[in-house]
Amino acid sequence: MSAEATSKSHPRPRRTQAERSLETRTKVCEATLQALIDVGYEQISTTLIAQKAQVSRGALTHQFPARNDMLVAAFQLLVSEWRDGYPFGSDPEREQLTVDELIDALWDNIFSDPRYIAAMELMLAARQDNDLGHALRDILVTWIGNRDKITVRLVGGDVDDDEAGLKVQLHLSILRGIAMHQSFDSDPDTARKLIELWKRIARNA
Amino acid sequence: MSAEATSKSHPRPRRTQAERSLETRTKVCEATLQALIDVGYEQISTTLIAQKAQVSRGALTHQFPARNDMLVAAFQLLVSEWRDGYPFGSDPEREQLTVDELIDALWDNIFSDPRYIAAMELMLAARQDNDLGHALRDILVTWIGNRDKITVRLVGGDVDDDEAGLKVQLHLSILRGIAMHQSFDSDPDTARKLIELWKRIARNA
DNA sequence: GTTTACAAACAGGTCTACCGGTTTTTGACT
DNA sequence: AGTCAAAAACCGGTAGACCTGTTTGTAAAC
Repeated sequence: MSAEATSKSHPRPRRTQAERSLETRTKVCEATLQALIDVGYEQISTTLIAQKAQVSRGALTHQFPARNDMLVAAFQLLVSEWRDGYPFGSDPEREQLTVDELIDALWDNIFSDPRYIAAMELMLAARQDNDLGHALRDILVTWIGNRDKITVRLVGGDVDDDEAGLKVQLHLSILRGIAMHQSFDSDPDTARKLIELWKRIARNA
Repeated sequence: MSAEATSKSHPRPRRTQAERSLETRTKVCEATLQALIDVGYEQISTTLIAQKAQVSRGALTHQFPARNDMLVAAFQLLVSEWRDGYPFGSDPEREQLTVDELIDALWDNIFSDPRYIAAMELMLAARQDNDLGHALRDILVTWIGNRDKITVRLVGGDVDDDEAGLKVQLHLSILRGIAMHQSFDSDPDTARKLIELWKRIARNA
């Protein structure tokens, strides 16, 4: 009887080292993002994350020697998901979007995500921590630049036109501001109303 | 020879208890806001604030029994300054502002202030701390509602018109988003350009 | 003389980085 | 195939630093 047949008594599928590492790293990163949403940055500790991730603290500290390494990796994971999913085209063949569609896509897929607020909290908290701050900013710029170019093209603008780039920045700033508003405000409809109002104004501009 | 004449040897102006309390409370609050800007929320401790405020830790803990009391008082001070200064009329007799003037006034006096980002960080960090979060939100709503009404009147809108209120919210959301953008972005001109772009769009809406 | 503000030291708890020991995987060699 | 040493992943405990809330004592104001 071979070993893999006795999975009940020996639940050890013999994974490679890379698989083992990846699994704990992924579990830790996801737990970190969730904890950022659930309990906030201040409460995050390596002990807590290890518990939430169902991982021993030793495994965590092995994969992430310093606490900041863990936070950076979690942020990296989040940004990667945004990057890989962008521009969220249910119709990938379409190369153009109306402004309305762009706004909705950005809001539904990024800015309304509680993880966006979590990322904001992390960015703000890391603002003064030079090591952590630099690491997070580096991760961000690697995709922000690309995202902006894609977005300009998506709405039919010229990539070399500063004005078009600025308009995209304005869209993003507005959604960012509304997302922040939503995180403080109790009324869940306000955000939607603000977006509709902005769409109406943007259409005539 | 009276006591106040010997100020060199006895530097004690004999202040009242209220004056003594107020001075340490003010020093602590201002040091807290500055520390929020300089080192960030995470690094704030009663010990650090006492040092920065040139106040003994005993004095601090006497005035603010719990650490959160200190943070709440600092936030209160900041919001009070915003409230008392609003709407920043260099011409107080004018009861109407153009949209351009309103945007500039809000940006110059609130959103471009580094303390605004500090307040954001504090609000986000307090999101999950129910006691602190409630206290901060209570302070905020006591002036937000009033501010919005004043602002609607200021641009000639009807206070009972939901649409007018929503427009004000949109203005604030945009400025909020730009302020956040500025805190991450290295280019200091972008914020100004975005505001000018928004003014142009808002004028035609 | 009593109350208030200030001062400093203490106790209890938590967190991080590190460390020695254990299990699992790997790859080279027979 | 099977063996076995080295490497990688994992585990739990500890030391040292920090921070908060409290407490005991002193000075100033009332």
